[in-house]
Amino acid sequence: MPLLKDIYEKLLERGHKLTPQRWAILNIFLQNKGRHLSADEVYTHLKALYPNNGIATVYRTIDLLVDLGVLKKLEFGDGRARFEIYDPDEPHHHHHLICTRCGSVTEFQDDLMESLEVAIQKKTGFQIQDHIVTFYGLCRSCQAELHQARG
Amino acid sequence: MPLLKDIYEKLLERGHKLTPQRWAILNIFLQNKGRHLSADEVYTHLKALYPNNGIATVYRTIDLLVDLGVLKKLEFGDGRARFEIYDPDEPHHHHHLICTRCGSVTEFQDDLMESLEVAIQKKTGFQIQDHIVTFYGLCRSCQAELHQARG
DNA sequence: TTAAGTGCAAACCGTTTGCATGGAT
DNA sequence: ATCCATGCAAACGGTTTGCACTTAA
Repeated sequence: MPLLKDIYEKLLERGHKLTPQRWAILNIFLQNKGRHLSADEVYTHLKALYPNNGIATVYRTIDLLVDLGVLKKLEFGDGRARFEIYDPDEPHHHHHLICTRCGSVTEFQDDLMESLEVAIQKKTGFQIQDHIVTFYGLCRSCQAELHQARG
Repeated sequence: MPLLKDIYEKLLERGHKLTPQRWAILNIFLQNKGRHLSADEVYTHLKALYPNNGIATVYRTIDLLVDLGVLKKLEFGDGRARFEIYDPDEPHHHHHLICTRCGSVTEFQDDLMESLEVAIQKKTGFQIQDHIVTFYGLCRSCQAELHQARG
């Protein structure tokens, strides 16, 4: 992900300020790398440090960070958006495996998507900037439980 | 997609009824194959035939059809869910190309995902039932417009 | 100093639900 | 006749917005 210094400079460039709240929210994401936080979860974490701040600030800050390319918005279909640090230096994106039974979300690193991107670009002329791949299915433990249940 | 007769029988099996409204909603999706309808769009279509029905019926029917496997829920990140006919007989799923500039959604047919599914299944044990792939980028016309704008 | 940011609460909007009525089986 | 389904309106939950106050630059 971009260095904190880069983020700070990008904020200033755009006429924004680096407030303690923004700093704190950014750190919450950095300390939860690899997890998918909802605005409400960020809010809960933030209240531990700043008990009297509002969730509106969380939403506004997250919006800003998404806009700056620091965060990536994810939708898992449960009605609330999740966010995670977006790392353009990471060579391969990861995909989300959502269990249709227990709802658990695991990740999978992969590089096969690149050939698919090339194929799409060639065929459609669509210039791909990013992708989100979500697989639905049964996680290992749910498969085991279902197996047991059947006998 | 499943034949209408199959859908009808599956409904009865589960103790549901085939009401005119459900029939109409099903037909709206059949007549808009390849498009991604929001609940509200379905509602608008439906009102043309049944002026005094409620949107709650649309949501309840869509839920039921998703549950029956007739429809597939899609999330494009604009806060409202879209739905399209789910066709398990179609050998290859399609992916959505969302333009980050104009928001247009186009589709791309592809079969490269199958090797990826096999790889994931092998490596993680996750039993994949379905997948949704969304690419973000610039569609052809937005690329052209941006090119013009730059000079 | 001053434009930008915050906190609060109200508004918003897609979606869900409770309840009395209506209808398919 | 019996449940299931519908329509309406109210409730819900995540997200956004208006406004007066505060603050980083």
